[in-house]
Amino acid sequence: MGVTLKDVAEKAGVSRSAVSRAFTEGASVSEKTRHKVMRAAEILGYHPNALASSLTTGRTKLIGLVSNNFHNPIFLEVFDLFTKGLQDRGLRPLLVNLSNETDPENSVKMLRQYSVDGVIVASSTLPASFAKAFRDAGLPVVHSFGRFSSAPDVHVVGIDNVACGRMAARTLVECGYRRVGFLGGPQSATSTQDRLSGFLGEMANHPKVKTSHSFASAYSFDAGRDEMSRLLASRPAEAYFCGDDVLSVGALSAARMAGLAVPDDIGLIGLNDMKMARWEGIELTTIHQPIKQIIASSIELVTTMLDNPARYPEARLFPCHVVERATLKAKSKVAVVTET
Amino acid sequence: MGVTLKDVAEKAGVSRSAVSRAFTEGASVSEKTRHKVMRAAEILGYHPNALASSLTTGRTKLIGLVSNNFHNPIFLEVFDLFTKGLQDRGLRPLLVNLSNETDPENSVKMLRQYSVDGVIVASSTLPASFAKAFRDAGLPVVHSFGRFSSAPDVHVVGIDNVACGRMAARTLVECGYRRVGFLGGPQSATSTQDRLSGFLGEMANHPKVKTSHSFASAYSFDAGRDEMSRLLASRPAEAYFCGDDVLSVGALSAARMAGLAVPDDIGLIGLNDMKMARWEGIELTTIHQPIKQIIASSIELVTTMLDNPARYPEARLFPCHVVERATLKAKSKVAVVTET
DNA sequence: AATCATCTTGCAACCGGTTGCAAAGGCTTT
DNA sequence: AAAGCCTTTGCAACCGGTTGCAAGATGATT
Repeated sequence: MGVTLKDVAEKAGVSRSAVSRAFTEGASVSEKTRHKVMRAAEILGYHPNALASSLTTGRTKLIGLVSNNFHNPIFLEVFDLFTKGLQDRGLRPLLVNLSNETDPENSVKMLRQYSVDGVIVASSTLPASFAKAFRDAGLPVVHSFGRFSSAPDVHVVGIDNVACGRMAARTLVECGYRRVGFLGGPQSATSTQDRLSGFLGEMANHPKVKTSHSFASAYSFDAGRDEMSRLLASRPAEAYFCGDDVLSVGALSAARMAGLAVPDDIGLIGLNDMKMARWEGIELTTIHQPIKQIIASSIELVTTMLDNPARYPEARLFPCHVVERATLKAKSKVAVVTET
Repeated sequence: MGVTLKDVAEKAGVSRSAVSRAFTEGASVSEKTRHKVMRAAEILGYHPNALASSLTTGRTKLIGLVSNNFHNPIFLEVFDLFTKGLQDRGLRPLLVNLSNETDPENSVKMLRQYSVDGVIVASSTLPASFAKAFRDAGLPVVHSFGRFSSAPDVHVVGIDNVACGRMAARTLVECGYRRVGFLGGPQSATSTQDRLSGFLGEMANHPKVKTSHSFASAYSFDAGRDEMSRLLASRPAEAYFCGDDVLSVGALSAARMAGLAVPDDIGLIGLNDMKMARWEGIELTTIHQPIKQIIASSIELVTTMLDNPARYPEARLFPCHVVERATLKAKSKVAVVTET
């Protein structure tokens, strides 16, 4: 247990520095000693201790991966892509589960204690103050899926939720619906707020179309189903823009339980384009969020910040587009009149 | 950036040891100096460096969380429970994504480099050799959801998949089906093999019931749908035990696409009882796997191993039970004759 | 053969902590 | 006031590595 540098040095008959250098890319060692060292290391089963070396180099290659969405299937894809992407670059994700946490302080303290090289906050519901708290603690941070407008001092990679709200509104209008609704996620989530504001902003251009909105208690199936059931009890709209896909599936279920046909009796459009949206029996019309690109870009950004922690903050936004499936009526051929 | 022990010691006018002891539970320090130290630390914004201290204490509080199931929704729950549970005990999950990896060597090397205190392998598809590789490297390891019988030298927490296979078979027989099938997950997964062997073992007691089996290419919706479609093309069985819930949902979808009613035309029983199994429109009859208990127990086991790494290996098995929902016919009142 | 430039190498200090040990301090007892 | 005991404290060595520096080795040049 625990073969150290010293052991290898003795075995190979060289100094400890020589061993250290042999294991360091680009260090000044002759081919001969490197060979001697490697052979000794091989025999003893030596592996350098990454934590000990981090002490002097100041690099742990640890990246804090902070999230609070452990109930939305889309985040399984997110974790898969993040962990793979980080691993491919030799970085190690230290997972932090922020469910129930309202105060970033503890996580900041913990991530500092472990000297993570950087932090990725992966959440569309956490307020910008979380990412900011990490930055204030001197940690390079990228907020993936975060709100871009209100936090110009922290790197953000994601989508323009306001634009998505507008896009959803426009799509519903184009499909000819005359009474539309926004069935949002939790009202406290920045993504909900932005999607709503875009939605209402666009609908303001279509005063003839009746617009309503309400919120589900979470981005989850149950919350979507419950809120849709509530809406169906009184006079519902003809079509809804749901806060996200999992909410949409819940709403879809509620509609069918109530004996309504989708999209004939009620239309639905989601947001995310999670894998499940393609399933037969769901076939959700939704706004595609390019999560692969968002995650790749987040990782790229965090790695460049390792070399340049003070990098001037930027927002990276990726375009979304509507994926037409089977929960919205076909677009009417009649041109939509936009009153501006 | 980087307030150290020394800074605090100078500020407080004490030795470095005093500061170290002030931050160590149960160390010998007077109330007076502890107070001085804490005030100085507060002012300077000092937090001890966990990695540096791990160098002498030999404890990092890092736990490798190794998995390869990043496509099965059940694993979102699994990650949620593991990360929360570990955090609650002051441990930090270092996530390792093993998708595509066939050789444990790299992960072993990496986890050793980061001096993790322990490893949890969370997978029902990885062969026992993975967990064993970690153990051979001297790392305390628990294999959650692993096969228990073939690896008596590694801690395993999970269920008896053979017994579950039997339970599923018995349930199908009790429901009066006369032609039953096993629609398994990937044939290479130990869980698939065990469930199949239990299934066939039990069916051997019911020679009048025709039994067949085949495998899906993965534990995923698409794989379940594809395999069920294939089965439906020729003469399918009356009911299937599917490898797990996500596979079942895929199979359910395929059945409906083919115009078959569930459970009237075809019966299905899954395994896991994932959240989605309860959704309206799915309401899957399934075998409940107590993942909360399995995970709590795994964490408990790994923490005790921190103090006693050589602890004699044990297998912890949790009972499963059938949850009747809507994808299987009601049990026939006629007693089932078991020929033994 | 002497000079010089370039590579290698080991020494020793350092990264940020912990801990055994012995000395110092505090308190009670006689 | 001296003796005895327990608690608190600082020194110094150590955990497993890295790195600036100067000395030694190597090879090219004249």
